[in-house]
Amino acid sequence: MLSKKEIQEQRVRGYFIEATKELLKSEGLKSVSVRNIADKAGYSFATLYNYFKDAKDLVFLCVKDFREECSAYTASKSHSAVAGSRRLKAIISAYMEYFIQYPGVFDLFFNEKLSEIDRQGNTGGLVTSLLEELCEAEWQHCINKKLFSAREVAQKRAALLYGTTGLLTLYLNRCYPGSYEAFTKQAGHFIDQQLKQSS
Amino acid sequence: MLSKKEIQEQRVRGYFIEATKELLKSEGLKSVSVRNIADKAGYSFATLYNYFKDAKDLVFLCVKDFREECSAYTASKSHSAVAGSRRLKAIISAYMEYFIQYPGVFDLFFNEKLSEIDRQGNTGGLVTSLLEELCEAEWQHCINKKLFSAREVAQKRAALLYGTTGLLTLYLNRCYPGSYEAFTKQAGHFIDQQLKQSS
DNA sequence: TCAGATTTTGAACAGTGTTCAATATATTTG
DNA sequence: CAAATATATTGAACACTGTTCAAAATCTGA
Repeated sequence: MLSKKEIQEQRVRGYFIEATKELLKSEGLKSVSVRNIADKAGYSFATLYNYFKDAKDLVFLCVKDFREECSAYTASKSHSAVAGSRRLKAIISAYMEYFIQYPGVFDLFFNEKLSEIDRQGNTGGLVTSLLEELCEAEWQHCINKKLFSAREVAQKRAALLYGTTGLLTLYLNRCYPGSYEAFTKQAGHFIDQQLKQSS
Repeated sequence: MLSKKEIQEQRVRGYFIEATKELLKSEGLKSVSVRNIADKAGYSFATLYNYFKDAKDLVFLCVKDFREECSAYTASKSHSAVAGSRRLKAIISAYMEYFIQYPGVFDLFFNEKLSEIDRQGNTGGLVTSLLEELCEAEWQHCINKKLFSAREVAQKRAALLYGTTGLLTLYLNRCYPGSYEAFTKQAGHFIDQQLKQSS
């Protein structure tokens, strides 16, 4: 039975992935080493190479999981808001909150240069498309209700992607603004500003 | 004469700083190692520790130089533009061009976590204040000419800081958009959009 | 049970940062 | 000038990275 082997193999792979996810969320990318991951998974560092080509290979496998986690968090935080601009703001705010909670995941998503390693090149797309995907339905709703034109939506969507990425980069990497309160205030202003009519 | 010693000491420090700057601009932050810097400077790796606490210490000393270089580049690219929105766009575009030219400097400015190392904490401020400083005179001009209100300027200034940081992060770290042409187009649209009246 | 296949593992090598005592150089003093 | 002293430079050494590979432990099937 090959399936038996495959089941066990997938199980072990899962142990390593889980260990990597824990490390990324707690210690951050800097503490993700082959030996640290293997220790947490209960194996020798050499075993990791039997299941993965690389530690980075392993790290990028976490992106999909974190994406789903962020998606779920965002949904839970926005489902009660009224559709349209209100819910858009709730979604974008929750999206940012998620990365504030897990700065290591933000690092992995936006700071770490994966272009040199990720040969399929799909990981980069997974990351940049996350916010767009989360907001897609709401933007459609806005167009349908004639709140914004398709052209406006395209502009606002891009501006919000760039702005949220910049806000998070500056706050998480440069402590700018200086406090979390100031950050949420700035983020709120920015989102409101971009969602306003007649941009 | 203590000055003799100080002169020589500053000279040697300069050799190390120059070597680090070259490495940052050519190879990028990933190739900045104690041994690489020392090799380029013509000293042993151990000598570096007699002049600097750290390789990171050395790297952060480059921030001031790069800041000035970026400032000079921006000035040379915008001085001929007419004052106001036109020159603001020229400044911001040149600011982004500089980092596109030297991705390693962008890494150092925005990706590298210096909060944990930089105890004075001024390096972070140096970085986040650069764009504001470059644009300061133009924003004042806009307020004086009643093109924008002070409130509008505060909003636009923040939005442009966040947006440019995000644009650069996404393009340099995530190849988004996929080509340089698409990037400049997106950047141009974003700047125009934010500089428009009645935000 | 006991060969055969498979998984797990630590040794080993090359690369990081960092410290420190020894060496080489420069300076001062007799 | 020569010897003594102070200073600058350096490589060895240690602890940590990633990675490979052959040996050891384990599991499998007849």
